[in-house]
Amino acid sequence: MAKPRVIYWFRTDLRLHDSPALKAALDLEPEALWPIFTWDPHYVYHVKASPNRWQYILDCQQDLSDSIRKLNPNSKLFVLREAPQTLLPKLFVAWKATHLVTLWDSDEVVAKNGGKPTMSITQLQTAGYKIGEVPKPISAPDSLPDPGEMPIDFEQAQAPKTADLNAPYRNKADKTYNSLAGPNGDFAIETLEELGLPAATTPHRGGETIALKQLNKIMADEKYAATFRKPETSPAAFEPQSTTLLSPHMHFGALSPRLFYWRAREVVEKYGKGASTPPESLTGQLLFRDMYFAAQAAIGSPYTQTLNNPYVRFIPWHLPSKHADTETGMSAISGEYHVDSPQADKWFRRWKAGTTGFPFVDALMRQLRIEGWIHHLGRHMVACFLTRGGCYVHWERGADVFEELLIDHEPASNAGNWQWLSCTAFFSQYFRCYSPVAFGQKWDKNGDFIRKWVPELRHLDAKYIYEPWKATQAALDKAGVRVEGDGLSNSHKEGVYPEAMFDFNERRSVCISAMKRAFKIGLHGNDEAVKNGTWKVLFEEAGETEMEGIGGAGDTDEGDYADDADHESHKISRSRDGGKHGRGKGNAIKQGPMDRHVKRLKN
DNA sequence: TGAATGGTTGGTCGC
DNA sequence: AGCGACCAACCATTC
Repeated sequence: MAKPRVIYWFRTDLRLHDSPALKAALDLEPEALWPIFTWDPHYVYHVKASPNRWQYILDCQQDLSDSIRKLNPNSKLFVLREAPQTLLPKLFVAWKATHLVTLWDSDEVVAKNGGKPTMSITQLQTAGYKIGEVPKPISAPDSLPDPGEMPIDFEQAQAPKTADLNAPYRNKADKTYNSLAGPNGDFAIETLEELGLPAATTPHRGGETIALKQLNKIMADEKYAATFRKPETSPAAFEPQSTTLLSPHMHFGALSPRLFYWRAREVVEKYGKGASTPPESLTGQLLFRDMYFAAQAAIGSPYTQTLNNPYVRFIPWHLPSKHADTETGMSAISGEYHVDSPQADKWFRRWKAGTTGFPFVDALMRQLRIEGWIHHLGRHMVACFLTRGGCYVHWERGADVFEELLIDHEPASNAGNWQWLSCTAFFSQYFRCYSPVAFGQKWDKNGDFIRKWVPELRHLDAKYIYEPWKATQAALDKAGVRVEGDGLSNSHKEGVYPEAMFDFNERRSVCISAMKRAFKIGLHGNDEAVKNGTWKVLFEEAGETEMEGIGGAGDTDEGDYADDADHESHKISRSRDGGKHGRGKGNAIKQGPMDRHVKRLKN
């Protein structure tokens, strides 16, 4: 019998160690093994992502390729520029491949939770206890067989030319798909240049080498690692930040969560008394990740949206998503939204631009844009502010922005955390509201974090730095800053910081009252009244005025975008169902290459 | 069954 | 400075 010829298809799991599928492939003692990555046009054009995020995945690919080369100089990561569903069948014939392996599938948590989504950390922990110990990571292989002949004498499927959602970022045309094996025919990893994108601005870089180095550094500080308590880490810390920054590595698969988990466990056991425990500890953070994954696995595609999601509370937020098909509602979010309130839209655009006039919020949003990363509690602050604690804008708008800008964007965690913060699922104490003034001051009295990210305020007295609208003229003159404008038309003027876009305490009480009424009405995303629009009657009867369709200059879809530098935000992509993981209609192969937990396929 | 309890990460005031 | 009571009062789980 002929020896197997294996295609090892990397999707997001861009690491060599801790891959049961790769181990299984090597156990077959293949004659040839091709480590391939499919660069999918669907992903490149239809998932909106900043250059920071593109850079990260290119880093991960390069690092993986280098690691493969070290094991076998004849091999590397072979990148093919075509969608997997059209490419793989052709590759099987052309390369005479006999096996395709990808990653593993895990729905055990859901099964142990009675088939229901894990909606709290205790549920996750109970389910995890029933399953047993987290498996130890598998070490990287110490050798890899040669790849076989790699003919590509077949047609490359045409890349779709419509709706390039990343067009606003590109300063040149995208050339990624000009040829299947890249410009030199050597299956090279893409470059930002080829993608037509400008350079990344983030200092955070990807790849397993960096990830492992960072992991070692964290675990070497035994006290830090063993006593880590997430709620006590500062969102205002920078250089260095207060948390591990390992999330983007895990997102792209450059770091194994199991390796992270077991390294943390070892440090905790060695440390003994005084070590922190889940959910606040380092391992606890990984449990939250699994909680969101399992919730998504159980709920399916409505998980990342409100419509049709029985676990998400319906709140008539401003700027609701447009749904392509409200009848079926499945994967229906088009990425566009209704501008029911021009005022709320302006608040949203100022939030996204980091020009709300609330310095702590603006500092965080600017860090997000430049670095692609902000501290978890900083995310809480800006998320609460956009939704239930300020703007009363739909959490799906915020989730869209995070998806675009975060280098560690993970669909399940992103949607879950937005639901948490907006009190629509996982968490419900809406009267606990973050203050853009007090919350930052709790961590950073002097406002050093603001001084870094909002340089126009860097000389302002600490007394006023969180609320410059209260500063005396003398204090402003001394700091060389003027507080004026709406944050959109003059956002880049030297020495000018915008006026606060509303009275926070006023908005806070309006929002809390509105949340109270919405909770009393008690609709969820799958209720008929939500699908057919009759929810509105219920809210009107309750005397609600802070809701979709009411507020600002009136009930209209035609906002005023005359000074809108960012109106492409109306067409943000969503790839929200990235977590179906091959469940349901056998659709694993249709998903973008950045998805996690791909089902293992047998040929 | 109704009350008690727990829920990773709020703000403010007063001592 | 750090702690506890209070604010107005959520949900799901447990006993």
